[in-house]
Formats: sequence, C-alpha cells, structure tokens
Amino acid sequence: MPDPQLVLAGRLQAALAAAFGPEHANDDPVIRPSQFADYQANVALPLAKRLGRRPRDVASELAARLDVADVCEKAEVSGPGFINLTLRDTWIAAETAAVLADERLGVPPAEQPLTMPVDYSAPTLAKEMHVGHLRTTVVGDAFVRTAEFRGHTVIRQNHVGDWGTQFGMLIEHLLDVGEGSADAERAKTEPNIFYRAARAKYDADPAFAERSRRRVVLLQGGDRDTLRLWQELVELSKSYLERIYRRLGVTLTEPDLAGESMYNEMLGDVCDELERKGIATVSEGALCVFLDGFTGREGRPVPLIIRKSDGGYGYATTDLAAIRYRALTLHADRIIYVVGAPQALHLRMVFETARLAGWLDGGAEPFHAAIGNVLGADGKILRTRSGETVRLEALVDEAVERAEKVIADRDYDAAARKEIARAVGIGAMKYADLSVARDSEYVFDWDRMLALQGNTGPYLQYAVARIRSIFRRAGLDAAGATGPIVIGQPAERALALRVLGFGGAIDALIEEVTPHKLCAYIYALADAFTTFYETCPVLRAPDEATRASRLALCAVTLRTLVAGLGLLGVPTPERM
RNA sequence: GCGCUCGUAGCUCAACGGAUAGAGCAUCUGACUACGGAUCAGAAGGUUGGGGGUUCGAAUCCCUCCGAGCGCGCCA
Repeated sequence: MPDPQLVLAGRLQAALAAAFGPEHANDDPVIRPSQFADYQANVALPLAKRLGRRPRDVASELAARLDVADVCEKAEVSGPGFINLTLRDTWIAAETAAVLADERLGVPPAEQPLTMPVDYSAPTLAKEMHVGHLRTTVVGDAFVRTAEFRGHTVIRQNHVGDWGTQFGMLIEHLLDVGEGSADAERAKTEPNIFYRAARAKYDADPAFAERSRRRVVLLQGGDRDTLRLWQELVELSKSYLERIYRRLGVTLTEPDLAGESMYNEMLGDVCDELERKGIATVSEGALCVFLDGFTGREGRPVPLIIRKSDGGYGYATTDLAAIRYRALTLHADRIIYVVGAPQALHLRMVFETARLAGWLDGGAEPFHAAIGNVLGADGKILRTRSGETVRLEALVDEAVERAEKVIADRDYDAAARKEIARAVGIGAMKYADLSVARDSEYVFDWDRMLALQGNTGPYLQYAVARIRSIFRRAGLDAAGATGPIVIGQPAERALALRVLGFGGAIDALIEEVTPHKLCAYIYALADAFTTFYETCPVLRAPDEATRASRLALCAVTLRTLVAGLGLLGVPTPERM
C-alpha cells in the first residue's frame, strides 16, 4: 500500500533490525503525523529506555541506518529523540499517479484474508425496527462492506429474534384474524399494528393469554401445524425487513438471516456439553455457568443461565450455540458482535464460557463492537414526544422530507428531486451515526446532520458533486484524466498526501470496527480538496501540463471520496 | 453494594503514551463578478471534572474523590 505511514514503518523496522538486532524487526516504530514534518518516528524514546541508552543517541543511530532516500527528502533527529520525516514531492506524485491508475485505489486484497462472521442489525421479527437498531445496522454494514473490499471473507449473521415467547401470542392472533386476511398482511407493512393488536388481547383476555402460552410450548416442541403458522409469520416479517433494508441501502438480504430459531436444535447439546465438561452446574433448579470475577449484588456470583428451572432455554443458550457454530462450523478467525453496549457483561460471559469450553482453541477471537445509545436533545434515550420509541421507518421518512427542504431552491424535475432527497436524507442520517465513535452515546440532531458545513454527509456529497461538475464542464470523463501528476503548490501536495492515506483509514476501521476513523479521513480529504480547489485553478490552469495534473488530482480525489463513502454505505448523487 | 462505560472550547464531537490537545457549529475579522459562494483565509475560545502517582513525556496508564449513564438468576 502507498500509505506513507505504512511505507515509513517498514523502512524504520528495517533500520531497527539493522541497528539493534533482528529481534527489533517487528517493533512498532510509532510513526505519527507531525507538525514539524510530514511524519515523525517516535520509537527511539521507548527503545532507549529498554536499552538503557540516551534517546538522542538511539535516534541518531537509527537515522544513520535508515534507508529512505527514495521516499524522503529529509530524515532528521529532532528534540529529545524524534526522527522527523519529510517526503519527496516526486515520490508523492508518483504514488498518487499509481493510485489513480489502480482500480483498487492502492488498497490491495489482504495477504491473509480472515473469515469473519459479523452479527449485526438483529431486529426482533414481527416487530417494527426502531431507532435503537439504526446504529447496529449501519455500523455493521459499514464494517462488512469495508472488510469485504479488503478481501476478507465476511459472513453476515443477522441474529434476528424469531423464536421468543411472543410468538405464541402472535400465532394465536394470526389464527384469529385469519391467514391471508388484510389484517394478517399488516405484519408485512406495519408490524407494530399487528403486534400491538396481539399484545392488547394478551393483556385483556386471560383465555387468549393461556392459548398463547400453550402455543409457545407447541412451537418449541416442534408441532407441525404450529411451525407452519410460525413460518407464515416469519415470511411476512421478512418482506418488511427486505423493504426497510433496501430503503436504507443496507446490504443485508434474506440469506443473511441467522436467527435464534436456527440454533434451536443445538441448545440441548450445548447444555449437555457444558455440563459434561464441568463448566455448568445446577443452581436453584437452573443450569448455570459461574465464572471467576463476575460478581453482582452482595458479592453473589452472577450466573449465565443456560437452562431455566422450567427446562426452557433463554438467549444465553442461543448465544452460546451461535458462538460455537461460528467458531467451529464457520471456522471464524474473528467473530464480530455489533451489539449495544449494555450487553457488554452478558457477552463477556458468553465469550469466557466459549473459551472454557475450548470452542475458541482453533483461534477464533470474539470481538464486541459495543454500540452506544442514541439520545434525544434532553440527553435521554431518544423517544417520540408521547414517550414511545421512535420507529426507524418514521425516521427515514423524516430524513428524506427534511432533505427535500435542503435542496428546495434547486432546479430539478420531480423525479430527480426525489432521488436526490433520498440520497441526501438517508446519507446524512447514516453518516451522522458513523462519524462519532461507535461506543459513545450521541445526541440525535436533524439540523446538525443535514448541515452543508462540517463533518456531515451532505457536505461530502456536495464535494463529490462539485468535482463531478468540473468534469462535466470540461466535457471529460473522470476516467480520462490520467496525469501525469506534478506537485507544485502546497495545496496540491497536501491533497495528494491525503489521497495516499486511504488504505490506512480502511485498515483502522477493520481493526477496531471504527467507521468514524474512515469518516474523519474522508472529511480531511474533502477539506484538502476544497483548499486545493480554491487556490489551484483546474480548467484555467496556467499551462496544459498543470491542467492535466490537476485534473488527475480531481479524478483520484473523486474516486477516493466515492469509494470511501460507498464503503460507509453513503450514496453519492451525481448532482445535488 | 459490586461491575462496566464515560466526564475534553459556549454547543456537538476528535485525538493510535509523544513536541504548542484538534475539527465543525455558534461568535468576531477579512477576501473575491465566483472552474456550482451550499466558498475560502484568519481570530478568539481549554488548569482535558478535582486531587495524588508512574514516566524523559499523561486527555490517554494506576490510586482516590465528585458527577452521569448502563448492567448485575431464570425477558431478550
């Protein structure tokens, strides 16, 4: 990859090995962006400590062994022992041209592709998705797209709630209204109405409630008629999910459904295995796993209950079956859980149990990508004015409506306007979710996310539209701009240097499931472009060579922005 | 009570143990018949909740206090 940070890290490691022995060949050279140069290497300071030598001497020795003549015009020791690295303009220009010529924008497929099941979105079937599902869905989808682009094997696992006790109630309600009736179709279009109707009867009518409870037993016992009715409900819910995912521009489809019901037949076996291995024991009638270091109220150990005292199974068992399946059957290297932060304790216990059971011995590493809550302006969990949870679809509707107002003064026909409003509204909402650290809570604010200034979706979409406009005006296809690239102005240099950082931003996202880092990169790239655009005339460049170079810079920036936003799942309309 | 997460500019958020803690919004000051002004440049704004400690170096690691959110046996 042409990312200077990685290139320099490789050179520094070679120098470390040459100067201080091969055992240092994999030391982290601690390359950081610098205010005194393009980058600085900080490794000499901690290394000096370990070697018991003066940092400045270690840095000098390292610099003497450093072979970067082709990449850097300067590499000098500074301050207490930093090595400041200034790149050559010619190197930057050549690497940027190579990125432009590369279909993959300088990001090669991973040398060691990993198999990664990714558990994300996970709505409850037969209920409408709400605002709480937005981030797990959007963050998971950005991760999945990015990891796939890097050549990893991603297995989407939409762990939908399709087996809970509420299905007894829903099935009885389906029987009451009649299969195929208009009321039954509600489950497809407005699941909440169907669900609420069932719930109301359950609460008001003891006979209905009793039927519902019996129905759950039948369902989990595998009764054929009941299963058929359950399947009917699942089908209705699927079309709801497909519709909302398509609207949101989320890559989840039907084959990615890997819901709780899928693990039903494994639950007994999971319990047996854990009991046989001495990991699970019976306590107060329930089969539990007790783990060291997990204590709750009054110092009592916190159990992971895997079989209830009535013999039923809860979600802990399902999660254990799922991790076993992902590790042993899917042969995962990493198992990603894009799941709400409040589940942290539960998941730690699931992971620890899996480790004790030996399911992770093959090298599978579980990773909880914790998602923070979305808050309203009052700092509390986002709710409607009447105190209900906010329906995801209502949120999407409002996003598109508000986006229409943003572009109201534009001269587009109705169809184009609608399409642009959709892209801008949904893009803004998704980008707002992605651009803050996933585990921090954040305040949901329409005006901020739809703003055309700052780190927002619309600003970036606008930057893309402007670059496209340059090519339209020039009567050129962006693909026709091939350089060569020559670095003259500081703004050209800054822009090209930023272009080279794409791969690093992608890897940072994959490493820790941090889409906000890719967002920060894209924003910095767009920012570098506007400065360039302001100070460096493209179509009115002073000479042909400069014009060709600047058009090439526009083209490579455009493609990087579009690709980056694409990895985030944010659409980039041609015009806006 | 125990545990987890967090506390950074007026507001919303960044910062991979590194040199002077950065962006955007809001505020103020400039620029230009403009390759889409839905612009750009600049200023101001901070004792990183308080206090200790480790380190050559701490927003970041450790301890403690204050404050907030969440979780702690048969719901998911």
